[in-house]
Amino acid sequence: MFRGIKKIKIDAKGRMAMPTKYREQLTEVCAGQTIMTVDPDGCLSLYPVAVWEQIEHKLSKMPSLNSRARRLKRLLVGHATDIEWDGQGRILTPPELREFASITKNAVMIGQMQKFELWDDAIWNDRRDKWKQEELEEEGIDMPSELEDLVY
Amino acid sequence: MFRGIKKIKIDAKGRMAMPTKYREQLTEVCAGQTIMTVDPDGCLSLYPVAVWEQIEHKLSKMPSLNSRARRLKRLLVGHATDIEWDGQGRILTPPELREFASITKNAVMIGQMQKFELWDDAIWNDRRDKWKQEELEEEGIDMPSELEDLVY
DNA sequence: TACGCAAAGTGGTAAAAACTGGTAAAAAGT
DNA sequence: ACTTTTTACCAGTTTTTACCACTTTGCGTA
Repeated sequence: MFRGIKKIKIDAKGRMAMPTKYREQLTEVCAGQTIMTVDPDGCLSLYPVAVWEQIEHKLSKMPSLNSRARRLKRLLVGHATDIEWDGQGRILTPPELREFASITKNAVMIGQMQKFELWDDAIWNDRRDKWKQEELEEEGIDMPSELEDLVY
Repeated sequence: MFRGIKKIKIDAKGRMAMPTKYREQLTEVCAGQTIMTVDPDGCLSLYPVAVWEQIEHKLSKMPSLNSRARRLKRLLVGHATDIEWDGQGRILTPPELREFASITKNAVMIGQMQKFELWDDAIWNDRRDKWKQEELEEEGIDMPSELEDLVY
C-alpha cells in the first residue's frame, strides 16, 4: 500500500528523482516495472504493471457502444507508457504526459494505495485547499455507504 | 485511550520531542509504530499503525468514481507518513505536513482517544476559544440524538 | 531548604545516503 | 555517413540520519 507525499523537482532534461522510499516499495512489489498514464482529475498515475493490467482487462470488457467507456479507454490506454528509471533512480516522464498534467519544474508525488499520483505542485496545493474546505462544508452528506461509519 | 494536552517545541531541524508519557503509551499500544496524516480541520493526526490500517482498509473499498471518496483518499492517504523516533525520543515531522498545519516553532499535542492531534499553538488557542464560545451559544440546539443523554 | 542524583531535553557532529549536473556513448533520424 | 537526440552512467555536492555529549529540570533525601 503506497502512502505519503513527497515534493519532486524536474530537471532541465525532464528527469525526476523517484523518492527512495517509494523506489524501494516499487522494487519489492513489481521489480520496478511501472506504467504511467493520465488521470481525468488532471494528474498522472503510476501503476505497478500487474495492477495496470487488471485495469486494462476491465476496460477491454467494457462495451464499445458506451461513450463513457470509449472515452476512458482513449484517455487511459491511450496515454499508458512504460516507465524505467536510470542508475540514479530517476524516471523520464514523456513530454506528452507532463503537458497533460501541466507539470514543469515542481511537482508532488503522493501514494494512493495501489498507485501513485503525480501533480503539478501549484495545482495540487489549490486542489488540496479546495478539498479540505469542501470536506468541512459537506460534512455528513453524499457519503458512500461504505464510509458511513468512517471515523478518522 | 490517549488523553491530555502537552506543549511541544520544534527545533531548527524540524524535530519535536514526544512527551514521555505519550511515548510510553505508544510503546505499549503499537511498539511505537505510528502513522501521521492531515485532518481537514487544519491539524495533524497521529495514529497507532493498527488503527490507521482500519481507516485505510475502509477507504480502499470505496468506489473510485465517487468524488468524495477520491477527495478523502487524496487528503488522508496522500499525506499518511510512517513516523519513527530517534534515540532521544524525538520525531521528525515531514515538512509537507508541518506546512499543511502551519506548524513552525510551537505546537500542542492532544490525546484524542484512538489518536493524537498536533496543532500549531496559536491556531489551537484561537480555535479553543471559538469552540468554547460556540458551545455556550448553541447550548441545547441542534443536538444529534447520540448526544442527547451526554452528561459531562 | 538545599543538595545530589536521575531522567529528560537540547544542540551539535560525523558518516552515510541521496541528489544533481554533466559527459560520453549509443541510437535515431536526415 | 553525418548530425542530432536520447540514454546510461559517473563523480562531486548536498542533505539526511543516527548518535553523542552536555544542559536543564524535577524529585527525593538529608
